[in-house]
Amino acid sequence: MLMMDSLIDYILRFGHLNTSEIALIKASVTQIELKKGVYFSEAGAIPRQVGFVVQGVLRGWYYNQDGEDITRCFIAENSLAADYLNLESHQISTEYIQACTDCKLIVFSKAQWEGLSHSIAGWDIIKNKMVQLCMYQKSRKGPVVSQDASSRYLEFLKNYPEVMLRVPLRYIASYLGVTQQSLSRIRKNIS
Amino acid sequence: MLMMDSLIDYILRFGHLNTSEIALIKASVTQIELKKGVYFSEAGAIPRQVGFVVQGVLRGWYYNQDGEDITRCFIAENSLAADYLNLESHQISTEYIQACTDCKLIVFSKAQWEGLSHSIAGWDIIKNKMVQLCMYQKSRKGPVVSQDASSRYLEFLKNYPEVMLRVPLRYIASYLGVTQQSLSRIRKNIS
DNA sequence: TGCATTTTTTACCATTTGGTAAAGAAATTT
DNA sequence: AAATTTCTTTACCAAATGGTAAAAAATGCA
Repeated sequence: MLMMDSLIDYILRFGHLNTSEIALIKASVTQIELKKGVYFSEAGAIPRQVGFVVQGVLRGWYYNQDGEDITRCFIAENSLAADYLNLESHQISTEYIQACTDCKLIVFSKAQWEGLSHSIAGWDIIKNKMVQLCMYQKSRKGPVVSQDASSRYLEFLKNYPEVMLRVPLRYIASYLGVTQQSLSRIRKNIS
Repeated sequence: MLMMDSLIDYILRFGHLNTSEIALIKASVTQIELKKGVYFSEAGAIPRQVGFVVQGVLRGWYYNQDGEDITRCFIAENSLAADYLNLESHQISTEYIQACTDCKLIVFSKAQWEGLSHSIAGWDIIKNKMVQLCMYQKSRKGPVVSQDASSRYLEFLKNYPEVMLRVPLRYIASYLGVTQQSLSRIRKNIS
């Protein structure tokens, strides 16, 4: 399937668009590839892009007070990658979004992302539904403090089966809030 | 200050409104009081209201698989109270929003909340900014799995000083993902 | 392929947190 | 005010998790 098609399929889940509107979207975006390790968005800069992941896994992370690398989220196929609130409010981001595997993305510049409102009547509604679902899922699929480490790991397997085999375990450990050693022990005791 | 004024002040932080638009909003909403323990929104029902907290603290919570009462969030003055995604998508909620102290709220019915788009040009934008900020803050001010229990407690004190003295410690414990006994021990060791 | 680097596992012990029980304190009801 | 209920603290021990170190495995690179 063409990269564009997966984007359009995704968008159409949130509202209806006619053929010319779809063409307009296709004309506004850019396709990019990110090699493993390359940053899509960086701390210290004002985010300027919204990405749609066609292939690969990205990782959102930040440095905590002790300088440790903490994974806030994984972003796999058919999801949006963006530090959205800082993008909207023109503020400096404090976290990184980095390709965790080789990735293919479709990118909207901030101007394109927002400008489509002028040419597509329902764009604002679709856009907000997409963003809100993203935020919601990130929080609902994420690790829960009230669970112990094993339960968080099992939930992770359920919620992100497509991520499990493609990213280093140390990132998963930092996502789940445990040391690599603990995660290793947990995996051993479970399987 | 009148209850309405705090609502309008809040809304104006997200966009501009003229006098007649403000009047329109005031005419659409209802003021209510909730006694401690009363539910604003319940699991098993489709949420139908968006509330703005003028006074008091509410608590969002759900039952986990073991039947334990888990606190997802505290909602204090000048915040929105709603199970927003289920409100929007007309789906049955799985969590409760309950008055934790006696509360005063200003309430939009779903119809009013959405209908204002037709009479106020910028309402959609304002509405979405409010909702997105709410979602964002809930996740950013919430407890982080990578921190230990003491750090989570200290962060809570920083992020929700206005809540600390007004809700039972057992709710704070369930919010932080620790037992009451652990929280008690932590508090003893810190102060 | 072979070497260097990174990632993962294992082990040991210290520390933190949970589970159970019970006492004490505070709030609520009668 | 007294009684009841709810909330909080304390104590003890078991279980889970972290810190340090080192070995093993996997990956990337020359």
